[in-house]
Amino acid sequence: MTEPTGSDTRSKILIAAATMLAEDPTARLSVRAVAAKAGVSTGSLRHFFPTQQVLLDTVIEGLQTLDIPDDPMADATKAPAERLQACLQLLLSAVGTGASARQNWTALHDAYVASPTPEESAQTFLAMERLAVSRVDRWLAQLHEEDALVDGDREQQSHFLLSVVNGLSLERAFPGARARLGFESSSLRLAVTAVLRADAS
Amino acid sequence: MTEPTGSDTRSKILIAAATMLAEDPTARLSVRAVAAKAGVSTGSLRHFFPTQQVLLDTVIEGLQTLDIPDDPMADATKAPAERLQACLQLLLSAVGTGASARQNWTALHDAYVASPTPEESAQTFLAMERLAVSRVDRWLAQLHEEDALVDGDREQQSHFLLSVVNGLSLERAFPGARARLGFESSSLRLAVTAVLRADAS
DNA sequence: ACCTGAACACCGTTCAAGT
DNA sequence: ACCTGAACACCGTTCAAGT
Repeated sequence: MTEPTGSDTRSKILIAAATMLAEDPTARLSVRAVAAKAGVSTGSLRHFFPTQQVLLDTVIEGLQTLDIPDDPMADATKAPAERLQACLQLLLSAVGTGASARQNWTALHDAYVASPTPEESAQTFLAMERLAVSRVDRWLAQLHEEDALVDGDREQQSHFLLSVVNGLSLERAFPGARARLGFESSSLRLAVTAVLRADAS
Repeated sequence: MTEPTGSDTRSKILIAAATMLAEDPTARLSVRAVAAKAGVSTGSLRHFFPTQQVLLDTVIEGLQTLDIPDDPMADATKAPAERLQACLQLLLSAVGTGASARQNWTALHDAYVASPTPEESAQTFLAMERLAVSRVDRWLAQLHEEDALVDGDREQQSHFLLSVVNGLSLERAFPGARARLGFESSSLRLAVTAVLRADAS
């Protein structure tokens, strides 16, 4: 019967850090501050979180995974804009946050950017891309049937939305990602407004 | 005949910091390191740059303003949407295409993503980011004066536009970039429509 | 295995003191 | 006005020592 939340003090540390962030989103989660709030020593904190970066990544990841819906486009009770935004949020969440986001981007970079155009592995990348485009396109097709979409080339709209998600995903891997998380939803909302009719709020 | 570059030691400090960045883009520009490189005391450095943030911003701004093309926002003969799109296109063009784009992204990746979050070089990255945000924000401020902007948080709008540019820039480094170039202008156009009033075509 | 707390090598900022 | 360097209050990480 091992607790899925981990050991007691490990949880205490995570809860302390999350509480500090909740009380003040700009709070600095220093070793000593978190350890004191959790009522443990700095050495104990280091035992579970070997580096400060690991601690921060774990905290942020815990905050993100509090919401995990099904296919949001199916939820007919919500407005088109809300549903499309939820779908994009789903794509975005795939990259993860913190160390996970960096790891994902490093893998993509090494495979498709670093080498002088491998030409052969390009096929798998392009296949993945087509898959993503078609997925977004299916969402837009649904919204088109509801007459919620603005006029225009749907392929262009799909590429546009994917570029926004790509940009936001990338920014999750850059320094200062925590401070930028607050802009994600507003950016997605702005992206959504560009492809939806104004009256379909 | 006062030198526009400022006092001698002030220049020495800026040159020292810029040199350090040139030698190692991930170098940490700490007070003591820069002061030592410049051959001045930490107190002297603080006299000209009251805070570390001011120093970093000044250094980055000095590096950026080495290239200053024409500002498309000044061309009053064109519609707001056209001007803003031209400005974003300018940002986008900085990354280059093909091998140049891949090279630029590799440099960014190695410096800020690959290493287990260098935390120390984060400051220079964040200074660059603030510069980019403020640049976009200045364009939006101009459009706001012309009453061409939709209501809403301008900082959110700036971040949104930058995310679009980041996404498109990144996609220039991925396989199949040539085929995607055709979607760039339509994506920028869609992004622009999200922040401009509908009547201000 | 878990936990402690001191110690180390750094930070950025302040400030009395000099010129 | 410019410049010095010590001092202060932090930081993240390491590690011998305990249980």
